[in-house]
Amino acid sequence: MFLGEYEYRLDQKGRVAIPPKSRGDFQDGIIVTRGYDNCIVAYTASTWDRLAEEYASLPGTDQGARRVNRLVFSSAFRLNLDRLGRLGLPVPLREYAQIDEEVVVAGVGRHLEIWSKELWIRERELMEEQASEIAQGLTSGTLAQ
Amino acid sequence: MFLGEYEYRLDQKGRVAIPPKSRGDFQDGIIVTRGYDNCIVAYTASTWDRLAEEYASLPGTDQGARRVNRLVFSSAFRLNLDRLGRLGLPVPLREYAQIDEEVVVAGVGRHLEIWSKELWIRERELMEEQASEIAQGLTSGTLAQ
DNA sequence: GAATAAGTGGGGAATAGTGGGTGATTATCG
DNA sequence: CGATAATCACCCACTATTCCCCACTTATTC
Repeated sequence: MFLGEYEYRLDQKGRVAIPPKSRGDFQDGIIVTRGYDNCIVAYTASTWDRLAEEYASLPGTDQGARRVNRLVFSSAFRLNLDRLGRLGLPVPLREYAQIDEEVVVAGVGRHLEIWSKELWIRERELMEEQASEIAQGLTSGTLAQ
Repeated sequence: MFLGEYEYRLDQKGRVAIPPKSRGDFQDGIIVTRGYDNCIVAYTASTWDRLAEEYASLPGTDQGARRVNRLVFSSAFRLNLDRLGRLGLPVPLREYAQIDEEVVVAGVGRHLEIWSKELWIRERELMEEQASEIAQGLTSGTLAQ
């Protein structure tokens, strides 16, 4: 389970560190792709394999499904961390996420998200604004403390 | 069941003591995250696992649910107490809770709450002011949380 | 008043963050 | 087709931070 929020800098070679606690999960590779809301999503190999299977099983006749397939697979890169736990961000993803130097890596349960710090701060404001209303809308009684 | 109210000081390294009676509950780890009203909430490992499961089951397609997941998981840190029962507070949480030096740790049933003393005093005043009216508004016998 | 437990402070070793160098492979261009 | 440029992967080095362990002091209890 990925948790927490960590700040890093992108170095001149476009590399970003992955939080030490999570590095072991990516020993078999790390798959980065476009996420929602202009962030980069990183999956472990096993999680990605499950996802890929689900996407691949979508009906090929459906145009929406075809488009999702194209987006998901063509945006994805299978990479490895270097010996120091860093990840070279592919340029297309870096541009999509508007990342220049300051980066936030956030754990979101099954996956990691990589944000430009600027967009992350904006997103967090939105999260906080919406959190209480959203929480109230959730049905399960144990969620609201 | 966590009860009581304890005052501690944050030391120069950002560590805060956990009440001795509660330390045993966190042997498998302690999960600290953002709570409502600018406090930090601490769960035991087993309580957190139950909560996380509920959150993770929210639909990933819904933007609101995505934001809730992001907020919940990225705000949470899984840590361990040191041999003396202390907890190093992650910087993002310390900033959120506006904690500088004086800290109050309060037992709130299933979880602990960590407050800056200043905010805690203000919050307690509000609690006392509102206690009677709130109590009158509660209908069922489930007053105790 | 002594002994035990708990709060606070600090030191040292290990880890993590950041920067850079070199060689190999690929792409580009003459 | 060859040569040059660019990118990438792997290596290492330095510095800052964190974590773990220990010591001391204060409070409490018997």
